[in-house]
Amino acid sequence: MAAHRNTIDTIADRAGVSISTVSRVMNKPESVREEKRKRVLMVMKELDYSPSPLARGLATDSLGLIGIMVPNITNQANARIVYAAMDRLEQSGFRVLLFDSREDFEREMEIYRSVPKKMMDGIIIIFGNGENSDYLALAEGLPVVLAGPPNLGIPIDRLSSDEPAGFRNLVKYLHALGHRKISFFYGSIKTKGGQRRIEYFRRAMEELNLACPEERLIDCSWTLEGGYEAAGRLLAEKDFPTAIIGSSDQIAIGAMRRFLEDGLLIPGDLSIVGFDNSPMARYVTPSLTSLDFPHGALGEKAAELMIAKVRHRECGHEELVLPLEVVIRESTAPPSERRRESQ
Amino acid sequence: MAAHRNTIDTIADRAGVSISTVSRVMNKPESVREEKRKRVLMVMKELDYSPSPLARGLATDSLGLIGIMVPNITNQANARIVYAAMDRLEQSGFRVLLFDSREDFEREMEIYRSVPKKMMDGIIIIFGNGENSDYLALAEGLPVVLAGPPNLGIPIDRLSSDEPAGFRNLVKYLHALGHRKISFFYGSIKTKGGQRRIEYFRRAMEELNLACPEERLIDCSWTLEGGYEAAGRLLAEKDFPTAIIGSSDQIAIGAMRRFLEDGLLIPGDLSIVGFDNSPMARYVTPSLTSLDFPHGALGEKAAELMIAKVRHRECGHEELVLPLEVVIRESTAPPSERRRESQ
DNA sequence: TCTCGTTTTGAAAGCGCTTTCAAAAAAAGA
DNA sequence: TCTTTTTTTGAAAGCGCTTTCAAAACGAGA
Repeated sequence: MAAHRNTIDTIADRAGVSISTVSRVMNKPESVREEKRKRVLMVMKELDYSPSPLARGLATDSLGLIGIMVPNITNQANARIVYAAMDRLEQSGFRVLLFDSREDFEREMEIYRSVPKKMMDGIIIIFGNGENSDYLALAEGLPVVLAGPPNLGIPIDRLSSDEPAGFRNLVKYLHALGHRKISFFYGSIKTKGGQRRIEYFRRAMEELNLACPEERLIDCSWTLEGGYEAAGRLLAEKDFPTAIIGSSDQIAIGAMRRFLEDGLLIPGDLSIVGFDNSPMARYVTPSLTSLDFPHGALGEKAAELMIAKVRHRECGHEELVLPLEVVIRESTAPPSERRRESQ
Repeated sequence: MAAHRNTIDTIADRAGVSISTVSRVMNKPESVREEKRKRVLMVMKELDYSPSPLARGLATDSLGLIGIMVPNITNQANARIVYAAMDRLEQSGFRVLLFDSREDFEREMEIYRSVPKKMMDGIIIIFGNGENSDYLALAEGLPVVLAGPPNLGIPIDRLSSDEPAGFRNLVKYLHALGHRKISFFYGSIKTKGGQRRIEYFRRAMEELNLACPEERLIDCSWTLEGGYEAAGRLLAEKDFPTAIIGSSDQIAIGAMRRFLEDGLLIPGDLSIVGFDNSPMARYVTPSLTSLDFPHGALGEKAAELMIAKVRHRECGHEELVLPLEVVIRESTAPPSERRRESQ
């Protein structure tokens, strides 16, 4: 069957009006006399007509698509942001074009290069790993919203979480429990996120006059496996910390598993905190103290900024910073006297 | 800056040829004499020209976009499939339009209704929750690939995992360990997946002559929280099982946490198995025995079917079934004599 | 009933590309 | 050198919509 696609002409014919009128019924209904409008609407319903987004897009220079770039959609933190953003975008009639850089910076850039800008009305970049200049260049041809990293001093709409404060609170909390030796599994040094957080962590430690020697800063990939593997390396060290912070819950949970396998008691022998407060954090054993990251809010806000931008074609750039809060669970406690030395 | 967008005319002018020639250089380069071709290519490079996908789409009736529908992108199982599918699609030059039904059947249908079919070249539906007739109707206007549920007897490309065999193996494994009372947290009865798996589980139990009374079939939402909550309900029952199967790792892990909180030993008092073999399964404690679901293969295969379909405009329908394998970890063991009654 | 100011309508010109068709150019054959 | 065949090219007609502009229809005031 599939009666050959109806076009605006079909509708115009059947309704006995011109295509301009049909077009108006769709776009500025109040400018069409009621009688005709109803007639056109009827025909449209009857023929189950829906206008070609391509033709409309070509004429209006807008397809109603918003791109979303993520480092890795299988990472739940990414997915939660996308989920929230999509919801908001959909409400405003936009569809989502998803791009995944697979945590590869080159690939991210290659995508910006290869995807025709006209294909989307704008792009939301989540945890982008490029330079400010890259995004600035991109933003010349396309509305851009940067979500995740702060990207300071760049005239582009962007929003981030207050990581400096988050780390300050986290370290303060551990300090209050009595911890002095704290290791930080910062993620990968190859990522902007990893580099940045090392700084924030360092500063937070300094503020409390806590030592932060190099060996307390541990590189690992942003995965369960990465945390697990890095924990193994740490176990070989002599100067063992009393607490560790993971740059994501994944890293923390991976590490926790490794320590548990080694017979350590958590939080007895070692306190662990994560970052993200992913749903899983509540359900692992021991449950994981974590820094709550407002994924939903971030996605929603990013979508809103984008919608405003696309709608009003405004060029002003907003900057939003969302708070991070410590969520205390079972994986943290005061350090016990019985330390690892006892083995 | 952003010099006003270059069009094919600009290129034609600057290269001193007609737009037809420019078009040919892009689409059938071998039909253009080398000299001109090079000249055009040069100009294109110089002006950093890229053709409007919209105009091209309008003319060729194809935008190069493939839709992917998922129930919930924050569910890692979904995300892994999308990740794999995207990779494959990208290799063939397609982009991905993501749709999320938010586990709402009505919403899923609404999306099919509202998104103009011309907007994409085809759609891959992952764990769709509609009726065969719904998909059949959809497939009239658009290439469709169904991935996840078997959707038997429907002339649409589809692929699924061999759930009947998976459950058979799983139950056989538990039976071999000595388990007789097995509860199944099947997910939500409102979902096709839940309904279907009840059947498979029942059949697997029957084959081993194991009783499968109603109270062993437990409804829960497909989340960590769902498993946790359902486990709480189960704890109130008298006839406690010696093993439980979760319809997803999430459910299993949520349930496990609840049992652990109640002081049960796992696998001592209760064996638990999940479904999916998500990355997390290895890292929870105790690590989770699970049925390995080939998310990557599923996504990749789905993408391949779609690509073939779109390319050759073929109407034949393929059906692929992927195997599920039991991955044994720490959460399962023979039932101990010391049972819950001992409390 | 006739103007004049409004509102409503349709014709036509794009939007930027592909593709057909016939003409022009090049190559091959005589 | 002159045909004939083959290859390469450009003009023009879409693809399905929006939008401008001017004409047509309408309603109000005189």
